[in-house]
Amino acid sequence: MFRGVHNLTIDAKGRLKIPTRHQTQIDKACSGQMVLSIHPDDNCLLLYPLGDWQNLERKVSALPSLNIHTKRLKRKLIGHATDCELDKASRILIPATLREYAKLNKKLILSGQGHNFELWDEEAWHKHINNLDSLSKKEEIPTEITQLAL
Amino acid sequence: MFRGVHNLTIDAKGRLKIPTRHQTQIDKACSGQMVLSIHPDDNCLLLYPLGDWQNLERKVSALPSLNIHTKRLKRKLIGHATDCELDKASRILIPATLREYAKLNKKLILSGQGHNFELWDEEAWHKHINNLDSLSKKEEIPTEITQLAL
DNA sequence: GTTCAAAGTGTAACAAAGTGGTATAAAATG
DNA sequence: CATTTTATACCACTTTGTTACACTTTGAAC
Repeated sequence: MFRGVHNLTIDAKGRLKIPTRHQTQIDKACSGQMVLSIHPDDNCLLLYPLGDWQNLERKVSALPSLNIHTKRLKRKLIGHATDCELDKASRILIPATLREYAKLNKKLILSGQGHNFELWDEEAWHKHINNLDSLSKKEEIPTEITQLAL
Repeated sequence: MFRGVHNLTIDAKGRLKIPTRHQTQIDKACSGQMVLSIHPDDNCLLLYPLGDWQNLERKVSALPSLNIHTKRLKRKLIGHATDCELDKASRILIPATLREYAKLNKKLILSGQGHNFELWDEEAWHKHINNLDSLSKKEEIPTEITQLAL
């Protein structure tokens, strides 16, 4: 399980050092073979160990292909997926296309989400959190969440 | 598995350099023998290793031939297919007809889709993605997708 | 059949992007 | 506070994509 938020920086070449606390787990799960793609709905990137990515890929390709949502999901999620291997200094190179998509500047946020990570531009991340807060005030809370015991 | 989006350019003669990261796989799959055709529904091109193309072709020809959809599929997909061999500099020549069909300018997007690639004019690609986003907002999301855990 | 133009092919040179490593700064640990 | 670990910045080197140009083939027109 990947947990924790990290403030990180990318170097001039667009590389990101993966925090050491996650390295052993990544090593076990996929020996450094990761897949990076875009989030279909938010301006952030998704980082998966290869195996977990393949599971997701399988689920997505099983969806009915004529549906507009599936098409979108495939073009966005699958179409942007990129193999990323950790280099000898445990960094991943974020392809320019994806850097642009998520509008990444130097400072970014890596957030563990269990099986995968989310990657945000630092500023965008803070804005997004604020935005979520105010949006959620306007919407009904589904029972699943009401009943959730924190 | 072909993965990743690439920003590429075609030269004055209409040739496209295939990224080196895909070359070994292409070499193994088909020793550079590729097939290029048009996408039946979208303004983009499809690029397959010869073997995978042949599988697809087989499936399509097995379809009931009087059906209008099959007819369309055959005329579009099969009818536009062109053999493309990688040249000594790992480039493919995109025939003028197909270049026109997909309205390719100098800059284009190559997107890995697992077994094949999609080839888009850069501008058209961005427009298409935006379009998918706005279309999907108008339509009900099927439960299969709602329940999908990213 | 010859000539010309257009399209296709190969090669080399250059610029840009990717890779590996090290030195330094910052943070965490005892 | 001293020590160790970890992240960041920097530099050198390598690989890769792009452009340019020259050469070859093809096909049409005369």
